[in-house]
Amino acid sequence: MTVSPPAVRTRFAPSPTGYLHIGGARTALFAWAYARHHGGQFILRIEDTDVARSTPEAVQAILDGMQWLGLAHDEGPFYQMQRMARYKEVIGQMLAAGTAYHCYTSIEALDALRAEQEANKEKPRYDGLWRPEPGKTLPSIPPGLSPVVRFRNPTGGVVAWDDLVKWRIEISNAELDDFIIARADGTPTYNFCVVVDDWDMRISHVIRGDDHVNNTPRQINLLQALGAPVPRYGHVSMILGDDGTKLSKRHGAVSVMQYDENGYLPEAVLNYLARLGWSHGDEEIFSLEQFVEWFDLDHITASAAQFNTEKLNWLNAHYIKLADDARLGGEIVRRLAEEGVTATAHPDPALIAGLYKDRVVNLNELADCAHPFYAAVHPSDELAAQHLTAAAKAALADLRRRLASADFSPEALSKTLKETLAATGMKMPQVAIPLRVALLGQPQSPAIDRVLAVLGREETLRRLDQIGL
RNA sequence: GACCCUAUCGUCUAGAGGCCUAGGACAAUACCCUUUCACGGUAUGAACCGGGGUUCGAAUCCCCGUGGGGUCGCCA
Repeated sequence: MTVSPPAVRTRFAPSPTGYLHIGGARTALFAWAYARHHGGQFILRIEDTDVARSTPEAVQAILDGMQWLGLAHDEGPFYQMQRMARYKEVIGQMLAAGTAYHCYTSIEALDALRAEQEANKEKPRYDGLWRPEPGKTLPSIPPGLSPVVRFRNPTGGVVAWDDLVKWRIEISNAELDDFIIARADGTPTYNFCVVVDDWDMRISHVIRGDDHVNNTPRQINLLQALGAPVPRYGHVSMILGDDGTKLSKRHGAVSVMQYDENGYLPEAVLNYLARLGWSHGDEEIFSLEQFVEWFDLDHITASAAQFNTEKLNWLNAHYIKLADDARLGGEIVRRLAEEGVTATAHPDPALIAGLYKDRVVNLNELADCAHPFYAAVHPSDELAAQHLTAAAKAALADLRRRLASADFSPEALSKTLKETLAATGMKMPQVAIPLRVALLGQPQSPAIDRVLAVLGREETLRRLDQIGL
């Protein structure tokens, strides 16, 4: 008889109190890749029990972000607010079993206790006043006060687990207090919901941020009190901002969708995030498929990693070069539209994308490059004075005559350009740069013959006429 | 303050006792290419936090410092 290996089931469990930020995206990517690598399931769970701070907009933002990145879930999204009945059922069972108890200490009393402990430079923790013990007499229940439910945490020994990224972690039970699992209004709290969910959803590997390390021993104790299996845990380190400090709004792009707005391709963000804190030898550039094949938890760095926009930019430029022209053309249309510019069918946005894609770092730059093709061009006085000199105009006039009847393929245009050079005795830059200024309002562009070919005869002549030759 | 985690070029990292006079990538610098600006190519500089051990031998193992991060809520 063969025993089939337990299924790998991972989850991403954000709370909808804001966007999907870059750190969360990386955690999601790792959890997703781990499930995919092992042929398991990836579950999306929305932890919305903080009613005051959770919003439907934030839920949508998370869903949008996951979709933009292409991280599809196999089950869910599950919403914790819809599982209240189940949580209450388990709390009832724990109360009955004596693994949890009612506590009537008020918030004010708790605050006072905490203040006192901090003043004594002690670690703030619940004092166990209402914890039942054999032979202990509990205080009399104060009238008019609804109790919270606390977990009866073990008092001795240590909780230890072999973390998938940080190896063995041990935390003494003496460091833990009897934390609240249900508020006075009866709603369950985070650590409790997570445990019941991970149990019910048969999560095998909990891959989450470093900031949850301190929750893990509490959750393990809870799981054990419930007689539930304990999953494996892997705590991925945090991402720090460009300046080495904690990631925050100060660092600009916090939401993954902000990266879309800033002109990043999802595959570039994914590749960058994958490589931030994880490695496969010297590999730097790889597809999502390749990543899934290679991904394992042993090669994740245990320490926090600093975000580096320049490297992301490099990857983004790389993926733009690889991207299909039609797709990039679509991005040009979409981004120009946001500026109120309509990119028409002529010239074809895809052709412009092909012209510029190997010289830009992001999609917004690409759209900027395309902009003069679709809008009237007015060279600045400074540029005109510098480049549209009498001599230059004479050369352009010569060129204009030839262009009126020339073939507009890049090869033929290159030849036509050379004819003008021969006729006027000028060097290529002496003609090409004024031509760029006349046609695009800028002294730099890709090879001018290619620009002419994309712009087309009609528009080229029109723009040339506009500078008054 | 307590507890937990962590420490290789500016940054991301390779490295799991001898393959290391420490490798790759981004960024930087220089040169080449060039029809301008870019792209691209080539080259150069740049690191094992400090101190003790263990060992024939340590970036790799142990201890102590120090730095960085995280957590200490009727938030998640």
